[in-house]
Amino acid sequence: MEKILELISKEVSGAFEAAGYDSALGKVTISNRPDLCEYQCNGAMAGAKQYHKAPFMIADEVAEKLSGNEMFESVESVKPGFLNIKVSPDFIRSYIVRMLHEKKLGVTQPGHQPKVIMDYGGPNVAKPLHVGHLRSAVIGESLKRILKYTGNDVTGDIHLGDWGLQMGLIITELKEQQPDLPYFDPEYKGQYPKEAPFTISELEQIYPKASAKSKEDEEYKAKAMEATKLLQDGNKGYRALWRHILNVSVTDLKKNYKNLNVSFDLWKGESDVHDVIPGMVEYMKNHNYAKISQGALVVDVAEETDTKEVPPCMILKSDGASLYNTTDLATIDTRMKEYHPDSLVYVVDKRQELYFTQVFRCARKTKLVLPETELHFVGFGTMNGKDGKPFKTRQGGVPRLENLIAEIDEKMYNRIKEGTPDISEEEAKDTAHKVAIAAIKYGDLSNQPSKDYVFDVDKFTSFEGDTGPYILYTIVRIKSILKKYSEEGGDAKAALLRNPETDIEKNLMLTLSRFADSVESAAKDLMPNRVCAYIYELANVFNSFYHGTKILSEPDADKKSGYIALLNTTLKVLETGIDLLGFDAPERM
RNA sequence: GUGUCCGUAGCUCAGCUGGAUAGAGCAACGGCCUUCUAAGCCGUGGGUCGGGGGUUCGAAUCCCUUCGGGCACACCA
Repeated sequence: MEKILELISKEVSGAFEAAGYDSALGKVTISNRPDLCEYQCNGAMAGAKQYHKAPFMIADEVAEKLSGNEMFESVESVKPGFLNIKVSPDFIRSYIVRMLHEKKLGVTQPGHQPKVIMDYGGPNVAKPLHVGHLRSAVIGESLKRILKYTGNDVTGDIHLGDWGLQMGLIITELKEQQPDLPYFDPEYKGQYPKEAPFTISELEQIYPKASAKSKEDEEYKAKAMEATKLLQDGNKGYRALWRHILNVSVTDLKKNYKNLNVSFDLWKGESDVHDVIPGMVEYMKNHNYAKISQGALVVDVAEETDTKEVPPCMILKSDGASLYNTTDLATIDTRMKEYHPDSLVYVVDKRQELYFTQVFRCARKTKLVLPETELHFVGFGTMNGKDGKPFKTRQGGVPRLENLIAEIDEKMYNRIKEGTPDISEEEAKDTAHKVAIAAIKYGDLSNQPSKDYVFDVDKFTSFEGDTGPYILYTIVRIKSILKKYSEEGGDAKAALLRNPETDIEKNLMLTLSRFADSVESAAKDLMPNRVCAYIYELANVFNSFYHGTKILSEPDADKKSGYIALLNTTLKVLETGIDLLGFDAPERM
């Protein structure tokens, strides 16, 4: 569907051409002076030099050509040479009607669906999710939804950290604590138990303990490294134990991500590419992509245009062991072979940017990806506390995500109980959680991904102004009116949009018409904050309209029905918007 | 040191391709609930867009320079 700016630009360009000027000058933008007009064109000023004419003279001529055009309410030539444009009420109404009949509210769909694999989440097995995992999950989930909405075939992969030294550490510690388990008996021939010999909370305690020990005790560390090697080489008992660790941990991770309204299509991990690494390394050696440097196997990835020397991408350490680069490259290789994606998107801490530059270049140079395969790095900033330093608990530790969510859930629960005493326990909890998730996610997504931001629990739970709950509140308000309307016997679905009569009503429609632009812009630049900004603006405009308009008590039935249709539309756009951000609204709050 | 990102109101941040008086939220102050949810709405005050040059009819936005900060800089991920 053609965007409103394209439609207007086309008319204005035609007028420039009719007046004897370059049609490219007719580009129209949204007005930055809403008090003067709705749309503006600055082409007359841009063309002044070219045509050796005063800008206002050009603008006058173009305005003249547009007079009487049904698309516009007014086109004025102003001072230096601006063209100030207002569209006609009928034009904006019919535009919204068309938008509602489109599949995705007017968002342009590509001819073919590009295949995208998104890598986000990235938790480690056997370690609890902490606030550091929040951004990848929240931004990744939103981008996945936005890319799907804009016509991409998206597959989300969690990319578990399930294969390194950490697994050896856990196995070693388990062996210390429960040496009699059959997994440690090399003579054991029977079936291993189906039940894991530990719970998730026991597992979560084992890792930090083992990690601490390995830092102090060289012998212990050596054991862990040996265990890692045995595991990777296929030791039966260790593999069985590893599967237990994976199962217990993944079950818990799924629960936690579900709590955040985050999901993954694939639960692959580093272990999945273990077997493809040797082949990939051979391939790189055979094609002379890789060489030995300082004992390690590396691929040179420096380019002439570099402003700074980019170190080579390491494939194998000097002791011959693989490292993170190896698994990441092997993962790219596997993804290309299994899924043939057009694009790979990584939602990762921005501190890994140089590292990913190396990996991407290496993947291109070694032809693991096609020349046209897009590789995107969405680097996000750090979540800081009020003091501007990385977010910590009062005790100084890294807060567990679970606890953080529970804390905000509880604050919300109290608030809701206070506000609506007749609410059932179940609804109160459900609503509290929805509001809490909206607060957390919106608080994150409304910032540019690449920037650090301050995670201020007080701010996020105060729920005033530019927050998720404000958006939800607006939605709940609309739902409430629509519900009352149908209780009165009105048929909200049959309501028809009317031409706007007031400025605020028109402004609401103009704002609604921009939905697709915000989503497309967010998709193009991989920035969900564009959707946040749009949704917030829409909620603002709606609340303004709401306060100035009596809807249910409107005596004129046609007019009332027009308002209801406008409410329906606003609700649809707002709900679609928050769905793209990854949260949803309750029925009341 | 090199590279890179950033520096906008007291605080937290928008500002997408340069355009007319730089916008929000919080905080401060003043209004608005017997009428559709006041988690709301309306209004007031508050900014040399870090500093200095330059390009342009026009710069927070582009270029140069300088100051201040974050981050990264091959055997960690």
